[in-house]
Amino acid sequence: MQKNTRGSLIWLRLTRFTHQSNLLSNEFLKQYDLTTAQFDVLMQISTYEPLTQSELAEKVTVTQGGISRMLTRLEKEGLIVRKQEWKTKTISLTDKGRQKLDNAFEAQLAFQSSFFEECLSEEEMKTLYTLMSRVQRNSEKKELPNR
Amino acid sequence: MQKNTRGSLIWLRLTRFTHQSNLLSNEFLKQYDLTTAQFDVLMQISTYEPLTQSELAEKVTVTQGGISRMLTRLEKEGLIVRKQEWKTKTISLTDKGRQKLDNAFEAQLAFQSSFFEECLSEEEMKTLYTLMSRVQRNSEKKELPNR
DNA sequence: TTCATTCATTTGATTAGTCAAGTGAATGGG
DNA sequence: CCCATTCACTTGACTAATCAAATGAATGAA
Repeated sequence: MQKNTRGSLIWLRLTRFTHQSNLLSNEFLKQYDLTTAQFDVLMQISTYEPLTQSELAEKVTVTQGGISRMLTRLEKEGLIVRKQEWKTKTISLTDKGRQKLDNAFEAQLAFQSSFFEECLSEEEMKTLYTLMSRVQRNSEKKELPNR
Repeated sequence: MQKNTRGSLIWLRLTRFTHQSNLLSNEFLKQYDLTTAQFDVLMQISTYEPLTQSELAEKVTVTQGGISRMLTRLEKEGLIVRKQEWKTKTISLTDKGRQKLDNAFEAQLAFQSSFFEECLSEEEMKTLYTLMSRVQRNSEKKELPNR
């Protein structure tokens, strides 16, 4: 028993870090009255707007259902609008949403960066980015069943 | 606008990978009638049992409330038992739980490892592990408010 | 024209987590 | 000896996701 592979140890570090940094990030974004998930979605909308729900779901790698619920919450807060257009719904930021994102943007990026900058050199960050890009792309090409 | 830092790009890769590999892992564990979170918890219990809920919560970096709910589900499935002892509850695996874990253990570890082995060399995996250990430890020492 | 198909989105049931307030047993100071 | 505190755990309200089934609008063949 108890024969952990190197891969499984990496996997554990990754999940623990992601979980922890998510909590800290939520804590940090409280001052802007946003959550990490909301920030992520608003970022994608701001970059690609106008776009449909399905396109957005693809970008943030969440299911159709997930994005539907998330947008319902964001719409209730008045940060985005959905316009029925043909049979699809087109999503864009409201002024309020854009402003909220602008407020948080720089601080949040700096916050995210600090996790790495505090303990890695420029060179090491470059290496980590290269390795994780490979790993992430590899995971993406493994198809999920439905979708 | 749109001035992404290297740190924020790493962060994005990490979260996307973790999310994707979690989905794939859930898919994979379906054959054993387990989820990734359940596997994680059962692993920790099997390694450290008998232990209290608070100790377990610490190990899997989840709140007291979170572990309480999770254990309620696992107990309902008959995979673990909670024994009231003094004022704490001691957790251990049932035979059914131990067997389920044993069934899945090797396959799941191999599955997790494959994400990395498929696209990195031995050397690169070693590097990735070192870097992520540093990053993860760094994130852990940033205190969350309550707790 | 109408009815079946397709496509985008929504919704119900569930898992998994958070925070914060609540509960209940054991302990310790006045 | 009793009452307040502490400790371990639970619970209510919520966010965020999943899958799968339902809905609803536009299209196209009979």
